[in-house]
Amino acid sequence: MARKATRPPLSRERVLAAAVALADGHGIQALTMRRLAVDLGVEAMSLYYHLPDKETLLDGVAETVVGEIAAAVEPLTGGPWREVLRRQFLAAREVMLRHPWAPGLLGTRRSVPAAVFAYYDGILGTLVGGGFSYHLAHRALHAFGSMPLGFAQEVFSPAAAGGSMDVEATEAELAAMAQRMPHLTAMVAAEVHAAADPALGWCDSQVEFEFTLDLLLDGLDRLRG
Amino acid sequence: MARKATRPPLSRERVLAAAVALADGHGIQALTMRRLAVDLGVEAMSLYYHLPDKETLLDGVAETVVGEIAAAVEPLTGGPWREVLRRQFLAAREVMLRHPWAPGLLGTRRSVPAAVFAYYDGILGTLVGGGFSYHLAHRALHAFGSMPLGFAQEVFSPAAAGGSMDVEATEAELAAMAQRMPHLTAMVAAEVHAAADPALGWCDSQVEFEFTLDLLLDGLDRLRG
DNA sequence: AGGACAACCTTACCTCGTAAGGTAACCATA
DNA sequence: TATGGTTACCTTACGAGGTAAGGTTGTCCT
Repeated sequence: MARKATRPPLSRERVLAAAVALADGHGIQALTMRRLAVDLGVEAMSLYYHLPDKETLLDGVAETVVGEIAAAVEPLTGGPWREVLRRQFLAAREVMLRHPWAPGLLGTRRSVPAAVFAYYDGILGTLVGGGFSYHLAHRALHAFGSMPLGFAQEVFSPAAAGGSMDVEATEAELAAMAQRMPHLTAMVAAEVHAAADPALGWCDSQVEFEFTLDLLLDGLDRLRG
Repeated sequence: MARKATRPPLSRERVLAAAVALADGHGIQALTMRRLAVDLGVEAMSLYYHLPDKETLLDGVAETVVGEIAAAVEPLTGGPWREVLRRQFLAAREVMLRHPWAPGLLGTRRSVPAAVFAYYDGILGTLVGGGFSYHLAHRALHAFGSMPLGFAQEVFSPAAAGGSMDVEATEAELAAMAQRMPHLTAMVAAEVHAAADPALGWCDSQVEFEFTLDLLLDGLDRLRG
């Protein structure tokens, strides 16, 4: 057929790359087997020659993203532990900003992508090299949460998954809201920076991320023997 | 027909309660319109008389869980700000432990459940009452992440969504792993508490949660004027 | 009695994942 | 050079799940 003339043969890597591109371009919900096949100029069932099922595909996509983070982070190793981790986590965040759907995806994976282990081993090494006991370093890993992967669990930012936060409300409702929630109202009035940077979601600007990160790093530094 | 004799009429509340019960009992993936209808002794399409679509149903389920947290947290208000928040977040965690699927659900919601706003208004009030500026209190809310709702983003705990973490590996693979990831291996050897408490996931024991919480509270306390 | 509305049901369509099996090109060997 | 096997891709079809469109029944009010 003309298929070999028009496109290179499929492979697990090509499928995964196309899946990432599709999610980047049209959101994770657009990532269906049929749609992905169309993007690759192939029938849906052909994908199953290279991947057992969709779960495995998603695992592979997660792996790909984590691999991208690992590659971005790997060269950033010089200096004191605090600076190293700070640099690395912020680099990871830059990767995540290119794949806004990735936090949600990683949250639904049953198994941890293999590349994560190697990455975390490096973090542990940095901590221990900086004077941490393994015990405290372990606690630190948990405390970091998903920050090593470049994002923070933000209650007010589920919109990152693809939708836009819809804060629909009438004037009257807003007034009523101000009565029932005086502190939130006062805070918003005091800040007014809402919707300034819809990065990974509502208010999740670089500043917020770095604040939380420094808060944790400072606290851990103090606990370090 | 005999339907009125056998069961009370449907309502939004009854549907939501059944949905929560179904998710609790059989996992969030079992929560389909048809299955939910069966549990209620009704046909699937009957649900649409009380709810516009499934997204709205899930929004309602999220609301229900947050409402449960709000109810559990509301009476815990006496004492210094630190103690109040600590008590409240730990109470929220107890609710979440009863609904292991809820963190994942909240992460996929497009809109923030309304009850969250009232709850966060209370937290803000506690912070401001404790001497925080609105600016720092705002930062604090972000730093807390999802802890007010009783869970922490844990990279190593996606299993909470319903599956069990499968760490399948042969002896040889484990040995090879120890070579490539010396620090992780050393840490596990130093801790050996793995799989002790599979609460909200791998290692996410009460201890880890409280450690991270205290780390944040200590840091914020120090930043407070 | 008649109609209006509420609550629930029947049927059917579409999307999506994927099982089962088919087919064409290639390649090594007899 | 025929032949059998292997690789890569395709066709068909099923079942699960969400939901649109419209039907049916009971109740209550005038």
